Amino acid sequence: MSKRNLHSIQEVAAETGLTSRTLRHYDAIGLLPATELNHAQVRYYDDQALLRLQTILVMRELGLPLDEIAQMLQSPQSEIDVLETHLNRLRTKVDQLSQMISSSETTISNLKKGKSIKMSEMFEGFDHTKYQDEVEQRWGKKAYADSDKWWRSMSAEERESWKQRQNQLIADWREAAEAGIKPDSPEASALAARQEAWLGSIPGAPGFGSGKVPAAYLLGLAEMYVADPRFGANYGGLVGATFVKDAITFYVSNRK
Amino acid sequence: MSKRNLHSIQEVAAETGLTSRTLRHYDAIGLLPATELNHAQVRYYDDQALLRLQTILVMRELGLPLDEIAQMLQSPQSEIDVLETHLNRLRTKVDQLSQMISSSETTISNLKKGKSIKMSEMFEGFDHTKYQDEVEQRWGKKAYADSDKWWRSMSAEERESWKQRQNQLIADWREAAEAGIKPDSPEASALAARQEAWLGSIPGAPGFGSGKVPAAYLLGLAEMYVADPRFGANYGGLVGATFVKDAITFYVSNRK
DNA sequence: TCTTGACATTGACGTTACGTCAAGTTGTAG
DNA sequence: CTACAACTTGACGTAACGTCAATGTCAAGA
Repeated sequence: MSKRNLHSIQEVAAETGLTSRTLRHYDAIGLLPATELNHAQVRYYDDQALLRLQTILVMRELGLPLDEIAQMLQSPQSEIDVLETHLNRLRTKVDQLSQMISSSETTISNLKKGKSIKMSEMFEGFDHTKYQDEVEQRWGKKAYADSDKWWRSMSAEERESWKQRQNQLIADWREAAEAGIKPDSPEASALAARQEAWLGSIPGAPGFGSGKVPAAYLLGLAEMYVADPRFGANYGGLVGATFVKDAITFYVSNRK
Repeated sequence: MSKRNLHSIQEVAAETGLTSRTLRHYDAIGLLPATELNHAQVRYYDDQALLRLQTILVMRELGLPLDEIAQMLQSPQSEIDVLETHLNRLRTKVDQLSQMISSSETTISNLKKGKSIKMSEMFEGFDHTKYQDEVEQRWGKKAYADSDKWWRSMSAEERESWKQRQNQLIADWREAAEAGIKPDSPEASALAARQEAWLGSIPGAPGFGSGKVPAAYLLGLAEMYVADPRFGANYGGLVGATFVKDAITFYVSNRK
């Protein structure tokens, strides 16, 4: 009775808009095994399989990778956890793309004004090697000086876009702090990860472009948020800044 | 004199934060050939190569694929074109991610309320096969009816997010129309592509999830924008709606 | 019965930008 | 002479399939 109403692979494909190749792929990786094969190895799917496929497609629309979809189908109680983790990934990606967009816009407008793309002048006076010699403890001040220089070198529009994104992050930090989220909670670590991604996108900063910001640099900045009222104010006063520092500290010591 | 100041692969790696593997990769694909090899096939880079690498990294930060970076370095006059095309891709991606985010949020809140992820009720009464029987000309009205139904089934937050993204698209359409952009220009086609992506993300609509919206459906909606003042108003009156229709028509007839 | 489609199957390579071994070579310090 | 560091060239793995290619099955027409 569960085998009633069998569908061929092309029927399923037509109903869902997928290709037969995709269905064979899902079969191959075990995500959606065919209900049965006839003597010629031809696949057939029953209604239960179609229901499963329905769910798979809904999850796929959310951008979830197939292996995580498979995992969720195995243990439905992990649904919310997986989705919330996924949500953080998505937000981080949007942050990164937004940064690429504003940088691209600035680059285009510079090119139209005749400026070359080789903006070595932006980096001039900046020597990466000096960071290698720096004592980790001093990163805080140095990082601040360099990021300030970088900031002043940007166009007005780009600055605006950067502000918006940083403001969103700040708002999320404050909200988390006020909601009583613990610094060692997954939510706080997710924010720390976004902060890292944001920092890593600053040209000239250590870890630029690699996605991995050196731990000492992250910690140095976190300390600075607490020590410097100019920053502390943004993050919701001393209490908020301390929360940020603790969250980043926890995140850094537990990553990888 | 151009060979002065040669750097080993590890030196370059340390200066840029890249790995030696990456530099070898760039050599292998011809993006950044080593300046010279010694008798033991060991790579050395001169200052000119470092400058080229500098440019490569700046472009990579913008999210440009390596082959397009190589292309731009070959023909610098194409810089602006390539970047503007790239910008459209980035924007489309952000649109897609934003949609995934709001859908994920809705799904999570539904799960927390105890609703299952198998939201077949959302699709109930909706039969994909009926679209296959539809005459293409009738898609306009049917699509409208179904998208209206879908719209009413959403949560308030998700509706809000959708509105924002659609509003952004509409604003861009109006701006393009007012700037005197031609419906058969690349800019207009880029907007049409975004419109397609946006439409394709509506569950229940033809082409949902595949990224490819059937041509007749796109055209049917475009006609509707002109015919129905409720839509025309959004797109800047009859003139704006006609521009949208023309741009979509051109886009559809020239894609693939 | 033989042939010809129509539709299915299982490989297997291509895509993107490298990470990660593995195995071999070269130069140098002890 | 040897151990070791640093380099080299393969070659596989990654995500989610698209796109052939070679082969197999089944039914209808000559």
